[in-house]
Amino acid sequence: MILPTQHLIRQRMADAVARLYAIRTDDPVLASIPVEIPPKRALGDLAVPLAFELARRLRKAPRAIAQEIVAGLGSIEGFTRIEAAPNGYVNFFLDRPAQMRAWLRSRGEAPAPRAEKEIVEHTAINPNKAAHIGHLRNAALGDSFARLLRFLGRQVEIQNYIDDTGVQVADVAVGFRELEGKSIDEVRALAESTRFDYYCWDLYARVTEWYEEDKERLRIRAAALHDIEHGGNPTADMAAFIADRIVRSHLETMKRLNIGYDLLTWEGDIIRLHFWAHAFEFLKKTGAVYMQTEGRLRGCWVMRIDDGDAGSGGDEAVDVDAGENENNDEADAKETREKVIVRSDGTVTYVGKDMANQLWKFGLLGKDFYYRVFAERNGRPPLWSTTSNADAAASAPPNFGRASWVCNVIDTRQSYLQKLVKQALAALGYQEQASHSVHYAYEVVVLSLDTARELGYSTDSVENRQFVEVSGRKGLGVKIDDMLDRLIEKASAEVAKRNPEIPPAQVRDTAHAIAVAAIRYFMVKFSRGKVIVFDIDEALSFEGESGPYLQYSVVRANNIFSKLKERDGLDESGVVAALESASGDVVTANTDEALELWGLVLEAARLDDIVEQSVRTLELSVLAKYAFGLAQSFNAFYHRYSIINEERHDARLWRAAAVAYYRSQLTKALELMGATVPAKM
RNA sequence: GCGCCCGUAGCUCAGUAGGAUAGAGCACCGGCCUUCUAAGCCGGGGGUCGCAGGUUCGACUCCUGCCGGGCGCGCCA
Repeated sequence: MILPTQHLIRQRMADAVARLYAIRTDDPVLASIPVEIPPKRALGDLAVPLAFELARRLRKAPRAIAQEIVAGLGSIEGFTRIEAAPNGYVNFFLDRPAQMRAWLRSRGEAPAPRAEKEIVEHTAINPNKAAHIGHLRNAALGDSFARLLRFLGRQVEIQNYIDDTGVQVADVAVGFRELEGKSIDEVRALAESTRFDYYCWDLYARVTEWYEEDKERLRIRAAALHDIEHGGNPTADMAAFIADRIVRSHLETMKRLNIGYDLLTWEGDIIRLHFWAHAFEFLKKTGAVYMQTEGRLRGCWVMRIDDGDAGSGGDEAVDVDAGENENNDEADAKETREKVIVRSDGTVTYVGKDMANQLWKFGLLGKDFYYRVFAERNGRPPLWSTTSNADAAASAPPNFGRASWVCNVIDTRQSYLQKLVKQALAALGYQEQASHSVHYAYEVVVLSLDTARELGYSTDSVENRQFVEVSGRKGLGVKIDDMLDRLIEKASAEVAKRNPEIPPAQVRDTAHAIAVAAIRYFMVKFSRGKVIVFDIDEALSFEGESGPYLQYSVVRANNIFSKLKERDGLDESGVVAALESASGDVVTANTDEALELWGLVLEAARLDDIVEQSVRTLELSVLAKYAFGLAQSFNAFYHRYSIINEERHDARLWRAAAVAYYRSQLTKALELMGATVPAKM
């Protein structure tokens, strides 16, 4: 909301300075004039430090320049005052009553949606066990990021990639067959009678141990993998059943967190529809991937890797040295510059499949999936799934893929591979798509020592380490549903205690809303480059910088309007309407009240800019921290200034208006983080 | 060896495209519930911003080099 005002300031500043000092308006100094928000409201609402920039060039003191600029600017519509600060800043004071009225009126206006589509892929959990807290960071970031894009008017398609043909599913299938001797019908029966994702969680850990006892057993895994990829055999059927069931469990878990998808893309379909063969033809044709004829990688199709240092000219240097090799160090260094895409046995690697998928996302593959409805969602379009079965395909599915921009939410350990995928696009000549391929990288979640111990893990062997890695393979991790249950249990007790009159069903719903806010806020409040050392007790907190703190402040704001209606018969639209003709003295006066009220409103107005910044930097913690700071401002205001007991009519009106604006902005911020606001808490 | 990330208060973290006096939560100490919900508010102590140079009117922020920690670099996915 402040953005248009900032543009206006930039323009006027550029004009004024150009005129005053004979500087061209396209001069770098004037082309991007920074417009800041001063640390204190008394200093002004917006500020420009341009005088510092010009001081050297003009050989004048910043203060003098600022004064000249202010004189040259004259007045600007929407501003009541422009002044030169002693240190050289040019500070702008908005017409507070006019701005407040305008902001309150314009709530709910959505930006015009764009025609181009963007894809956000997130979650992508191996469908062989329950989802844990590490997966949650991915889903929470991905879901919120997509919400932010939509908030900005972008058209977003949310995809969840399902690796149903990988080692992890194979391992659980092997577990059922070899360790438990179960037929697919027995596994089906088991799935009906137990918590299947939890059961598989344990089985997966057991299989891992079983492999470790005798490495020969890895041959069984390899055979299972082969069977699954080719299909039409009991192991493949078993794997398909496991994957389907677990995916549905994951969807249930994510639904509890207000996380959903538009399309599930199955790796099995990519294989069965020969997406790779198609992509491979392109890659061969352009020379991006070529057959290595000598050395260790002989017989493999490889892609050359740019390791940053530009030099793409040294073809022969690589070819010559990569051959046989006594001086191992150098040979090794050279060899890492080629990445195997197709193994010498003709099978494609993981990266290869990823490249095919990325090409499909941009509509560059020249092939498409078939589609089927995977699950109905009440009130919204169904969740779709890819399929390779033409007979099962829907006749007129939505238009999936063909995006102009693709964002893959994957943890930072995959940065190297994501870089290769991007590079493959560029190598094929799709420069634009390569630059529109974004890897949303974030650091992993690990367990604090206390939490690891609580899960029954011995921390004796961890030495100096301050945390323990989450490991699905070892069965070490906090399951999302367990965490949610604990949060709900804790919140229920609180809600029931504070609101004895609330019926049990509402207590449950309220506790659920609180639990979701708590865990989702916790997942996005850290910047993405930071490893989260997950501590259960810390995540269970509802105090201080937490989701429930944010919700609580909005609940109180909402209560004010309930009371206002009850006592004065005044609802929010009544307040906004009355504001149009009310005197603005309460906000324009030079008082603490005016400063704090206006400060709250101005901060609330920044939501749009914060969202824009969060998207630009892929940093959702910016939004989280902003929301928290805004809630803090409101709480302070709330404690200091009563609304319903304020006797001055106009003051009551303006305060109520500030509260109205606050609650609508913070409610939006919470929605962006996937959280809702309960009626009471 | 090469690449990426992290290092700010006792602990966990912010610090917005170089700007105004380095902030918050937790923990600790002290206040505030006959008044819109105390999941709250107010006050207090607590800092060589890893170290050393450099660029700049100005550096937690940018550059270089170190130190400490994490991750990645496979015919695994």
